[in-house]
Amino acid sequence: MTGRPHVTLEDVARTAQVSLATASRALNGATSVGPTLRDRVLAAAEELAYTPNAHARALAGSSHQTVGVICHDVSDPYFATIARGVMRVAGENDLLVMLASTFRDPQKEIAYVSMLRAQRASAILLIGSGFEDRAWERALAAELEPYRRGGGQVAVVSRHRSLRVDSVQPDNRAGAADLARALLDLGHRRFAVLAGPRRLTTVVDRLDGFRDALADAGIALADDDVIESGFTRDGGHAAMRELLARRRDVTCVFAVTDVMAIGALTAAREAGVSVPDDISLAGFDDIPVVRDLTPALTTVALPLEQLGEQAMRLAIRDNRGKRSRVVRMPADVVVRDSVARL
Amino acid sequence: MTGRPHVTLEDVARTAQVSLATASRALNGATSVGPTLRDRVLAAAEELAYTPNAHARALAGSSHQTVGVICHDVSDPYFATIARGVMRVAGENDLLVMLASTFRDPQKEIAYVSMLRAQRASAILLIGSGFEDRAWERALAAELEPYRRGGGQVAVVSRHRSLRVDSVQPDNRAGAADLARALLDLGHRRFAVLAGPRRLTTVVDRLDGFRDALADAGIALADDDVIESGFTRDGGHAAMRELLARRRDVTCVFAVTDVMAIGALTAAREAGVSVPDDISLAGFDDIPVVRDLTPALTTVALPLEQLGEQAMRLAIRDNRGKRSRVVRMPADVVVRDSVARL
DNA sequence: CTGCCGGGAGAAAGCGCTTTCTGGAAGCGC
DNA sequence: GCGCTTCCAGAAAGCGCTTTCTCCCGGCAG
Repeated sequence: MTGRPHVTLEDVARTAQVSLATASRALNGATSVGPTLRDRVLAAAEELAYTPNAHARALAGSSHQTVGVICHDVSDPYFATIARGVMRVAGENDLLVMLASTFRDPQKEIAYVSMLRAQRASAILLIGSGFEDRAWERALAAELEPYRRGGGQVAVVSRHRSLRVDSVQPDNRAGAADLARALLDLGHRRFAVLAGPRRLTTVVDRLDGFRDALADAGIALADDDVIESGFTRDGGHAAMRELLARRRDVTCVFAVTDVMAIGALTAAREAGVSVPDDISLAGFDDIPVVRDLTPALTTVALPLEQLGEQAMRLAIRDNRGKRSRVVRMPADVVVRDSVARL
Repeated sequence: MTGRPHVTLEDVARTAQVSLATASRALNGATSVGPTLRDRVLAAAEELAYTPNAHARALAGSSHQTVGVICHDVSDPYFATIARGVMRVAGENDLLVMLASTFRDPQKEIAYVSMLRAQRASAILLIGSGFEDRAWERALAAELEPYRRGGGQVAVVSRHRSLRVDSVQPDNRAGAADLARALLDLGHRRFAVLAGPRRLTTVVDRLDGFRDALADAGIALADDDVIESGFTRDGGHAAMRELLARRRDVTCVFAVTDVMAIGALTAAREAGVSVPDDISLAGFDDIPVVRDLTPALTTVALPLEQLGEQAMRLAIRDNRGKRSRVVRMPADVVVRDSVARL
């Protein structure tokens, strides 16, 4: 902001012919100010189009009305949907949200935490964070720890290995396991998994849940049944192409996110492979658009918007001293048309 | 933030055994500080995990590193994709983005502008704003005008009737007209339009462009060829149902946004109507997912990410005094499988 | 050897608020 | 009617920084 004339509380006070203190009190309503003076102040503020300087306010008082939210990519439907819940709760509580996209760069995540700390955000939300990387975890903790000591609240969506903070955890393991069982029930026996990078806890959890459930049924998932690729539509697309190229007797493909499944679906179509007639496909997340695909995608539904809402509520509610809370969110299998009964 | 111990510059100065002024200078690098003292300050800051208080900084100096972005709904792929561009440019310039969702409530839009003004955001971006409503325009201008006078920058994505600010304007009219001509070339003569609320300038522009191009070809678009509905997937779904229920002679449907088209596509499928065999469908925006639909959607492509980037650049670049700039963005027809040749 | 100039470091004045603290004018009981 | 509590409004002290302004010191020309 360039230093131009800005209406200040002093201007208001002068116009209303009262002291600064009175003007402040009148505008904040709380403490007692006579009705005459109050009206005069309000009128003056209105007339001058006065807007309190949030920085001065934050400095003087101790109230902040901003929270910081860090995610990988706002344009990913998974985050966008969670963000919707976050924004709703923020709106209800008159909070301003500072949103940052790391574009999946752990370094940036830490840089943003630092910036948010400088802004004295009253809370920081990490959405879908969680890298399986010791050095990164330490660096993050080094930022977060002084922040919390200073009274900042922290909440996380998804599991973190070492961070001891409030979190909202979708039940990735159980959801993936349930999905595996559902697919087994439909008669499938030969599976492949399109996975994202294994440094993400989310990927690891879903993979493990899926694999374990198969193992329980006496079916092993070999290492080369898992194709690792980017956590994006294109990643899913590439992985599916690879799978189809060296295609064996796989009857069902599990993409660890719906976004990847979408790419996979198109890859199949491009290769002239019909889903579900030639091969079945399932995803995870239940982002809004998957029911509009053809075929509608079988997936594991996460209450994404609620994930965001819950995280925001955790972040708002004061939690100093108490031990960290964990809110588990259900992950329910939704069978649609993309999986065939064998 | 609750008033807890917070490391301040004074703590750093004391630890480094220098004055506040020196500490400040050392940390900001600009002015001259002897190497010995500078290193001592840096070391102290590091040791104490010092983070400058952005509020104090903003108050004392005049620099802000935050911009405000207001959109209807972060979870809408249209905004989410634009937001991606915004976030990228923000990241490159070390800016923090305060993102607000109005959930399509004009009142909230104004309330958020006010909050952003209080935060002394260095710029405010309005994405996809633009209601055809005089009273609302006035109220918005009443917030924006003092903000700009105070040195704030404003930029808008999409057309505003009266607001004289920098803007990035997709060529909605021309794009819709081109689409109409492309559809005519493919042999279509009986059209219907699934429109969003007409108080949005975007809807009006696209509708007008489409209608005018048809008129040029001697084809009239009657009032009841246009079905007005919500600007969402469900809006498109409902509109398509209505259309299918009462009209059977239409060969091609134009949904004014891809999101609506997605809903329409599913509505058709549910009604047992094949796209494009029984009816053709076209959208507008080219949000990422539409190429993955079956059939892939014919649409008018907007460079969404670039829209966001451009808007952010406009907002960053100083524009006091100069007249408002307008960046036009192309809207190109992309023919895919959802439209049949007759 | 004296006088100046310049660079590096400290003192201090705010930035625009909130919030004690203080003081004056009513209002009350006795 | 006097001292007491209340209530209201003003004065003033910061919040944590940046940024003059000032001062001190060494180095250089005269």
